[in-house]
Amino acid sequence: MRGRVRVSCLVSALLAAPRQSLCRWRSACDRRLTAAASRIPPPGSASRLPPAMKQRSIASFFGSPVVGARGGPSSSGGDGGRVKALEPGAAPKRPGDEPKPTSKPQAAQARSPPKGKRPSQDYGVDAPRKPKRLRKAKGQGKAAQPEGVAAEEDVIDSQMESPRNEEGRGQAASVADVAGACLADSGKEDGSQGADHSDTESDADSRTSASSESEVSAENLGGRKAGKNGIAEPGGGTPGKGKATRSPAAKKRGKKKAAQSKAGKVEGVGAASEAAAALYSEFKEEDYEDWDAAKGAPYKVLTDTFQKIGNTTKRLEITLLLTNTFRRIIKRSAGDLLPAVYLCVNRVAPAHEGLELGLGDATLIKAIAQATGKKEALIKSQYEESGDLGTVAVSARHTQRVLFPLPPLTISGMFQAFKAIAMAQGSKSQDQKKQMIGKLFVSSKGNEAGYIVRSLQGKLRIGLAEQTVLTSLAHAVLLERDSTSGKGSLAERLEKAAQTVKQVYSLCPTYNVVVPALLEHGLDDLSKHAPFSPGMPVRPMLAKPTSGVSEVLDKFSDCAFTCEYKYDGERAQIHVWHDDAGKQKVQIYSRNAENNTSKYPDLVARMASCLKEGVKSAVLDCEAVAYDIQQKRILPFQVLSTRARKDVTVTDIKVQVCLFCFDCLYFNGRLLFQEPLTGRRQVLNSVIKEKEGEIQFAKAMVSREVEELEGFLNDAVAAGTEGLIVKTLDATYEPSQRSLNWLKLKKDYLEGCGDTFDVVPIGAWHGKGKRKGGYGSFLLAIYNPGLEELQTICKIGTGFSEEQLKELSDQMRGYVIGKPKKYYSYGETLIPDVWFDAKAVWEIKAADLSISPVHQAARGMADPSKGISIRFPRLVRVRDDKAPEDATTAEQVTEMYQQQTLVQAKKKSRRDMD
DNA sequence: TTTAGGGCCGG
DNA sequence: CTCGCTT
DNA sequence: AAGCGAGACGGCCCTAAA
Repeated sequence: MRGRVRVSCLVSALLAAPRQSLCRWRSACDRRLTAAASRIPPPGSASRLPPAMKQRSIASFFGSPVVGARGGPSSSGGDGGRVKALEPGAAPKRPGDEPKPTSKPQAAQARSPPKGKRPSQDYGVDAPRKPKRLRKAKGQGKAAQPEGVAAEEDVIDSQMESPRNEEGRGQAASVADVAGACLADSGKEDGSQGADHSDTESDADSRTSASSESEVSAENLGGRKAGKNGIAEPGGGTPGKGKATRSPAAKKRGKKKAAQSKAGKVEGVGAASEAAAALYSEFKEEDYEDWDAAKGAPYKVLTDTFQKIGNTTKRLEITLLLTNTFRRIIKRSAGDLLPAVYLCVNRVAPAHEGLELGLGDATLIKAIAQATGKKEALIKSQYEESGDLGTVAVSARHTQRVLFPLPPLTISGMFQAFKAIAMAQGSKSQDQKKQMIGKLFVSSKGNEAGYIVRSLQGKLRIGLAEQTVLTSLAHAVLLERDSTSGKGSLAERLEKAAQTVKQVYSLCPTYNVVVPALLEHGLDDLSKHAPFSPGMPVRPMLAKPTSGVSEVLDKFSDCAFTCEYKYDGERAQIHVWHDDAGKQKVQIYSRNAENNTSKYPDLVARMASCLKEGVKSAVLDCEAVAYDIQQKRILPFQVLSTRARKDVTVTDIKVQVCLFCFDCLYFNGRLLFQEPLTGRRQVLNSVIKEKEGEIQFAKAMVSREVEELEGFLNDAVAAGTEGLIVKTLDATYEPSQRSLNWLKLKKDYLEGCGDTFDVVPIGAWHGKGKRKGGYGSFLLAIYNPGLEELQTICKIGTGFSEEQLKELSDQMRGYVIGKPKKYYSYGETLIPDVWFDAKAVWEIKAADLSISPVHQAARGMADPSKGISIRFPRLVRVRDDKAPEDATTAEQVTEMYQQQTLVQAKKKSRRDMD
């Protein structure tokens, strides 16, 4: 109920005002030039640590025998841990059936130069080599045997903590030593990295022995690094900064392709495929001693691969590494392919099943602390410092000692474990999750713990994601299973295979179906074995931002296009069909394939009366927008967002919704993806019965006159929408995320338009992953001259280049103060890691303003108690010419907020008069 | 029973 | 969602 | 141009704690 009250308030407040942003005056207030203060960047002051938390006894968290580490601060709880249940790592078994992985790490780069290798602690012994099979014997071999193992672990760890990144790629040589052949050939960087890439894989093993030399100061699990800018690259400069090399072939496709969408034919083989083809020819089987079909693939097979993938940014190489790993899995234990794929894409189930891990940094930190017997505060501070919770976990684990070996983690075991964690719910579920995580840690070796954590965080952060996984999957299957089928060169077949798999997956987004189909039937006729079917979400087509009408005209210079209003609601992909019993079924999916059916019982009920005669089945692409029935007007997104989300009952609905349809992907048993937009629109017309306020067609027009376009854009904004979506009329529907054949034109993208603010950075948070070492985001404030306060308006984390971010971090470090000034007004729940003195002024841009539950800007002015914040803030530039007192004022912010709603209302009433 | 924190998801 | 970086 | 990974606000929902 509370929700409802709030809703109605909001509705009335926003009623009149769908967003709008006319060109308002820019905040350019005036300029009292203040000399740009010279900045001396002293080392930042220490950030505050969170209150220490209670430490718990470690023993109780280990599922297996562990001994408190030596040396470690674990003294309090931990020494003398006692043995408990064993249960080797794998998975807490639950009825979970399918494998899925999830993991997401976030890593961070070093915030300070690698401090050299850690004194390899030799404690941890974890190296069980016992096959999982045997594990039932709970107590087998309880002798702990540290030494040998310890040595091994150190080796592994060091590799794991990969070099890559900040160290710069220039040092390919040393990297190669450590990381393995993977980078070996990068010596020849430029050019021909082709040829003998092959061993990338094979040497992988070699590293096991060879890499003891890895003195590389490791940073962490190979992660996307800070990039070349951060640290100057010693060696030969920046390799490919420019777009030096681009294959002619690639060049050729280009705008043409975008314009006239490609249906599905391979036109010319990309250079990438050619290169890949060459590399694949030297695939070698890699040996993992503890891997045989019966035991299943060791998790290490994957983490080793992740490690190597994390050490490069080259896509070809990433694809190669993963493909080879998949090939080995197919050869030796094909049943592990599905779980392996899930682990690679870091999911525990298909999106539409809605199963999630339910873990975030906060819980993971607790879990790590518990599992290792360290204090939460310590883990937290290490995380702040390293920016990578995975690394923290690996090093924390060093201090544990296992009394006797546990079987190695396996791919399928990990998947099951993640799934079990995801399925835990209800009372005590948090504890259960933490326990399960603890068990995984205990059984992990080397860098495994790091990837476990990253996976649980939901960010693998190694530059590997769905598209690449699909490509590798296709390549692996082609090479292992269909190597002789098909025509054309290997490169052509590889390209086609990848395309096939991506296309099939986009229509049947479930690895549970696609992977088995690939293994059983191969690539030929894959779509028959993993077919689209109504009720199963399809990846929606997305639009790409543009900077103005001229860019649109340029991109679509040689083709006919159309514009549609870009409604500010949420994507709704509506499936309607009849089941075998003849009953009408409706399912509604979000842009990310989440099943929103239970959120929109009103829409489900409405569909029956919205379809024309003879419509048996259809898939509609729409935007669900909050709608005021009385006033007959659309409402801002903020209103829509207050709707209840789960198991909604029609009678409880407070925010009504109107559907704006703009595409039809399926009609009476026929897929329409290959049809041009023109054709799909015709079908759409024959499917939908428009009803004002319930279901309407998105407003559209066709023209290529600049003035008309601009006029239409203005109308769109005045009507309360975000702008326009521009589409070529002959474009097919390209489901996969990568095909951005639609363009979005929003007012705030336009230069000189949209709202800008001059704000004062008064605090910041440490960066994670790629941004480790500097700040990752800043807390910004505007000026309230009346109260003489600096009031927070938003945080910002985008708009700066890596280089600029580093500069800003260094500069701001010089302004760090121990505690906030008394004249800072901020939300108690939004405390930055560090506070700054008010010195700098930055110009930022935003889409629009909203009443905020946490920010204080203009508090009491637009809303009696709340402040104002902004949507989609990004940095425009630094204003060295301004002083904090010149910042945008609370009054100005308030006025902008009012304008936003007023303008809208005015336009609306004018329309009504017509 | 109520509330606060954490997580997920939407744009 | 926006943005920047890399291939 | 594609793909990836940094980061933003605000809302509901669930769980744990008060």
